[in-house]
Amino acid sequence: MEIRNSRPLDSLYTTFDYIARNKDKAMPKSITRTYSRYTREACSLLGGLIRAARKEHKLTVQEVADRAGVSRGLLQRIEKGDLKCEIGVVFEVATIVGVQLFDTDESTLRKHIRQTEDKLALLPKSVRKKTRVVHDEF
Amino acid sequence: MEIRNSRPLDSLYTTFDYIARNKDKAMPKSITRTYSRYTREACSLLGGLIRAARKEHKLTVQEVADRAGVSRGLLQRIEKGDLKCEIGVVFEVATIVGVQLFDTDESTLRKHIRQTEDKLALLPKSVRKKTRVVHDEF
DNA sequence: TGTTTATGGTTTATATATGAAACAAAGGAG
DNA sequence: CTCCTTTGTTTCATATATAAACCATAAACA
Repeated sequence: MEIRNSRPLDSLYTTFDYIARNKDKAMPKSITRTYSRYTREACSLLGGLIRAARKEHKLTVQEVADRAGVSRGLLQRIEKGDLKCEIGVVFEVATIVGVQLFDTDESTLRKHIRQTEDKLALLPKSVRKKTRVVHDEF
Repeated sequence: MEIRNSRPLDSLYTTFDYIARNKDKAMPKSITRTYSRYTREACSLLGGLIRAARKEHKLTVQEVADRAGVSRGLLQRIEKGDLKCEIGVVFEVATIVGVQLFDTDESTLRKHIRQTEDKLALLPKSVRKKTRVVHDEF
């Protein structure tokens, strides 16, 4: 077998490690997610707002992708409302083209974060579910 | 080398295929993303809102994770504002615990989608950047 | 109209997010 | 105080999202 890769040994070592680690592990199951209509439509709307904002700023898909440090294909998926993109990247792109998340500026955002932290501090640390069965057979 | 996996041959075949396919391909570069402060804070706020809403509904992390069809660990990352989660999952969890995205109900959301589509229909299909150099040396 | 460029699809190989399990610690309920 | 459950971590193997490279088409502008 001829290896012409720029990092051939790394690849081989990784492969052998992979085999060694795998020898007695169980296989995980494949996942198919379901999304509510509201979720799908919210993502679709966010993508549409991003696309509209980008065009209003007369920016090319490639330009926005470059600014976000992201590939052109990924940005196109985001604008189509693809559900399986990193939320950080989607939010970053939205910020770049000027789509406000939460309809607030940065200082208001920070105020909301503080309010949420305060509210969380008042709530119980853990949620108790099962009320113990009362033994009253006496 | 001893293989005791439940699907040992599959693993081996996959591995050999991997080596065969890789022999003359370039290695992609590793990606380290940067996020703006606004993006990080927006994700953090959303996670906090989800955690607060979950506790107000007296729901366990495990319960919400089950309803969303997601692992407990992932939900905890979402509530911590992790940027590298699928946006669909984050939005789904938000919907489950009652955090409104875009601060609108479903019908209003659909109205906004229609408005965005209308706006997009009016905008040019593609953004032209370079104005051709005018040849007027006559 | 012709030409150039943007967009929208592919495909392929990696990088990495996710699920699962195990563990410790802590916080409520009794 | 004493359980028992929830939470918060960690590790690891796979499933899958992403980058990169194509090609085809469409659309803007001279």
